Amino acid sequence: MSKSLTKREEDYSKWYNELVVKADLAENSAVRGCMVIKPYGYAIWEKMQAELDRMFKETGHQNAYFPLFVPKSLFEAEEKNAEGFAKECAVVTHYRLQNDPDNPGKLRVDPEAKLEEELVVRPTSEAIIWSTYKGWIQSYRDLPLLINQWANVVRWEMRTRLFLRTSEFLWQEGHTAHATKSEAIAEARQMQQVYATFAEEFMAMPVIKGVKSDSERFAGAEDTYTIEALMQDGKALQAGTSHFLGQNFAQAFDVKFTNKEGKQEYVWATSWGVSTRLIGGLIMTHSDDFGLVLPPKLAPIQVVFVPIYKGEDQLLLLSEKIQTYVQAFKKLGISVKYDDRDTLRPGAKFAEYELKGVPVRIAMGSRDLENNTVEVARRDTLSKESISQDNLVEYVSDLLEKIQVNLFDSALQFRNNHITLVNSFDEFKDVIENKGGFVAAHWDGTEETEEKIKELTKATIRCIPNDAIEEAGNCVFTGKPSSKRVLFAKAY
RNA sequence: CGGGAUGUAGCGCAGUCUGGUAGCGUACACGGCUGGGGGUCGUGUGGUCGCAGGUUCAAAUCCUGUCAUCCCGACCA
Repeated sequence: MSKSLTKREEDYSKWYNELVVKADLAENSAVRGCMVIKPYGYAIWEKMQAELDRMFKETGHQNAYFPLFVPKSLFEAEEKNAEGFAKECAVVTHYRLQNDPDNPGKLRVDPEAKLEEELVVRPTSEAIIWSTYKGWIQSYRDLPLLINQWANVVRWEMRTRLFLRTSEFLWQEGHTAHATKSEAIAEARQMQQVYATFAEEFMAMPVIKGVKSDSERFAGAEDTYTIEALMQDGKALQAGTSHFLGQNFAQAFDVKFTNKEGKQEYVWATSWGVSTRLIGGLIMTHSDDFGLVLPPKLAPIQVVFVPIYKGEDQLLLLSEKIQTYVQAFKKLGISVKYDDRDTLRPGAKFAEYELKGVPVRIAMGSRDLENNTVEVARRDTLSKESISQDNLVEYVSDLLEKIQVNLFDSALQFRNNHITLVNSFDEFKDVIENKGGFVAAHWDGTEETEEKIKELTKATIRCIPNDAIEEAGNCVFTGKPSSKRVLFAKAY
């Protein structure tokens, strides 16, 4: 393993890949396009899960679990959804292997064990869930039905990247059923807000809330609400989506309820999800050339102690002192690690925790014992200072909050500096090509224009922002009238 | 699927052109000196050279086939 990472400026993509592997978050597996999430990376996911799960429950949702497999006949019921995903589905056709008579010691698929009906490995669970909901919903009294599931899904991507796009990934998917259109829309918008709050408060990743254009909308949805984040290399990342599904799935799966007037109606639906892709976004929002930078609220280890000593006697003295602080931090719910390994020198440990993004590092040596001091280093600014031990716990507790805020503020400033208003197509191309980030431009609202712009610049409409200002303007490409600006960017 | 490249120790690589005892760095194990930013010295473990076949006295090296992976495209909520 080489000692330093590729610099972001040299090759951003290479930097990202190296960082994920060296920080011990994940690695490529024996299965093409699928990753192994290692304990440190999984710990971040668990922290994300815990918070999101809490937020879902607070907004009235319950968890359940549905099957991995979807019979093809169910999968194809909602046409647009099926069509949208058909190209990237893994399909189970057989249920048994047998010894291969031509190749001793090898197995082959038993040709006799062909399934009557193929099973699609879920790329998303609307189909299996809505076929189930049919049996759960009869009356308006059964509504709203507010369910979330934590699961894995498979999408056979041509090209994969750790966390950002893998063939199998972990996510949560909420699937709700409502009596009215307005209630369903409110639900979809509420979840968009939940995602935005999570991204900003916990990931310290600023996002823009908006709605997708027709061509970027989820297959089978009436509207897709999105949160869009901006990465350090100027590319946008779709960080979460919440869909208003109208009555499309209710019709496809014949899910009706009896309303208060005794009349049958189709239910209104939403679905919403975020995935392990968020970890990719987290990395590309904050990390630097020294490694990962984690916001304290999601860091598996928030504080690490590194002892500096000569000989075992000194280590014993230091350990005793450090253990009292470790206990004090734990009482406050701060996750702390004491690294007393004798196999590495302090400098190597410093580098390791920088690579792994631990927000606060505390070094304590014999000199500190004499002076009642410690050296506190923060990962976000890479600054260090020597402070008195007297207020260590309070100091670090405050510092963690400061780091969380600072990471968000820095990311917000970067993001805001990379939203550029343009009024001509030359300007548009120049900004996309040279500056990157979001370009706020007028658009005539047609798919043709969107497609042409994509061909020419590789930029797509990331969203029509919720807070877009109504203003008369002309499409940056066709010159046709437009009432508000939309955001374009190159995207992951 | 089109174009390019690569498979040799856990990881990163040299050796292949010109066939002749399997190498280096790192990691790992043990010991000494060390210890406030990636230490040092010594000893040691670890490889059917992707797989199959062929040529040869002899193949990591040459030939044929095959599999896999990576990169650039196409694809992608």
